[in-house]
Amino acid sequence: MTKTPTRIQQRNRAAIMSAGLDVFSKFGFRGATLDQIAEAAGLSKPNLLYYFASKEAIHDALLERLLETWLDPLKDLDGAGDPIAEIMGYAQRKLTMSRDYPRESRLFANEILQGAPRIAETLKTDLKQLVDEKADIIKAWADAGKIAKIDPHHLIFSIWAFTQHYADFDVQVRAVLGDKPPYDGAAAFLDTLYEKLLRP
Amino acid sequence: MTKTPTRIQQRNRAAIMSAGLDVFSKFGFRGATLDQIAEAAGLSKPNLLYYFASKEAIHDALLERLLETWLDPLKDLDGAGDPIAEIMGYAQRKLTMSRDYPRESRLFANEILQGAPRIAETLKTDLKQLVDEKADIIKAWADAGKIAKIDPHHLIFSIWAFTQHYADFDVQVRAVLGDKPPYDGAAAFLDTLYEKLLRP
DNA sequence: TCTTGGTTTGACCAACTGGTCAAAACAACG
DNA sequence: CGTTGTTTTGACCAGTTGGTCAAACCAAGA
Repeated sequence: MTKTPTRIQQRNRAAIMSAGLDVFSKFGFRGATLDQIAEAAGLSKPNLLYYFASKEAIHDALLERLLETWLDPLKDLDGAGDPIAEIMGYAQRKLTMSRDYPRESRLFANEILQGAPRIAETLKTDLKQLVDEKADIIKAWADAGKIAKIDPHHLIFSIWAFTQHYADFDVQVRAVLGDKPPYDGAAAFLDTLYEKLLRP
Repeated sequence: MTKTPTRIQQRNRAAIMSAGLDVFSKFGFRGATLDQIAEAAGLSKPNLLYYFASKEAIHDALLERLLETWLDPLKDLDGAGDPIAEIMGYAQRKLTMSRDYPRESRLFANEILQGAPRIAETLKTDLKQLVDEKADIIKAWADAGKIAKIDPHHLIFSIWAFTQHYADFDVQVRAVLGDKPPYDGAAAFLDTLYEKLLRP
C-alpha cells in the first residue's frame, strides 16, 4: 500500500538519481561521496538521505534501472528476422546507446571492473540465460548457412566490446582522433566489420 | 648520484607496486586506501610511506611503468612486414597481454573511465602520435590494395576494445561462458574476424 | 486560521582517511 | 664487539566520510 509520491518526491528523487549517475559513473562506488552527489543534485546531504536510505541505496537504484534497459537491445534480436540485418541492427542499437547514454555505460563498466560485487548473481542467471538463448539463434543461422560459421558468444562479446568502447574510453578515443567526431566513423566501421564477418 | 637500492628496498618497493596494482586496479585511485595496499604488501602503513612519498606516488609509478610497456605491441607493427600478418599479430599480442596482465589492463581502464586526469596529456601527444603513425602505414596498405579499405583508426580501436574486453570485463565474460575458458575461443574468433575484415 | 503531514536543515558523531614523527629495532661492516 | 645508516613501528593528527537527529519549515486542506 505505498502511496503515490508527491511532485516534490518525484523531482528530488530524479535529481538524486541523475546526480548519482554523474558521480558514480565517474568515480565508482567507493570513490564517490555523498557530498558530491548532494551538491550535484542541489540538495543538502541530510535532505538527500531523506529520499534514499544510504549511499548504497542510490547506487542500487541506479544499477537496477540500468539493467532493465541495458539488455533491451539484445532482447529485440529476432530469430524470425533476416539474420545479417538482425545482428547488424543489434550492433547499431548498442552503438547508439553508447552515444546517447555514456554515463550509464561507464556506471556499468565501473561495476564490472570492480568485480561486479552487486550484480554478479544477475549476470550468472538473467544475463547468461538471455545470451545463451540468443546465441542459440545465431548458431542456428550459422548451421543453416545463412551467416558465416562463427562462435556466437564471442560475436556478442565483440559487439559489446566495440560499441561500449566509445563510451567507456571516450577520452582516449577523442585524444587520438583529435577533432574528428568519433561516432560517424564508428558506425560506418561497424557496418563494414560485421557485414564482412557474417556474410557466409 | 642516486645510490643503488638495497635488496630490502628492491623487495619492498616491488611488493608495494604489486599490492598497489591489485588495489588500484580493483577500486580506482579514489576508491583505494593506503591501509588496503599496506596490508596486501605485508607492511605497516608508515613503513609503506617510507618507500613511497604518498598514495599518489605509488599510483604514478604504476601508471608510468604501465604506459611504457602498454604500447610496445603497437610499436612492433612493422610497415615492411606482411600487412595482414602484421595486423593480426598485433591483435594476438594484445589479447595475450590481456590474458597475462589483466590487472594492468584494469588499472588503465579505471584511469580512462575516470577521465584520465593523470595521463590525458600523454594520450594527446605520445599515444596520438604513435597511433597516427601506424594508421598511416595501414592506410598505405589499403591504398595499395594489400588489405581491404577500412578506417585505420577505428580498426585500431576495435582491436583495443575487443582484446581488453576479456581483461576488463572478465567477471561478465566468465559469468556468461560458465565453465568454458574464455581465451581459446577469443583467439580463434579474433583470427576469423580480422582475416575476413582485412582480406581485400 | 489552525492543523497535519511532508520537507529541509544545522549540529553533531564515530569511523576512516592520508599522512607525520620520534623512537625503537635492525643490518652490516670494520 | 660497537658504530653507523637503514628499516620498522606505535602513537598520533587533522580532515573527510557516511549517517543521525531533533527541531524548524512549509504546503495545503478543513
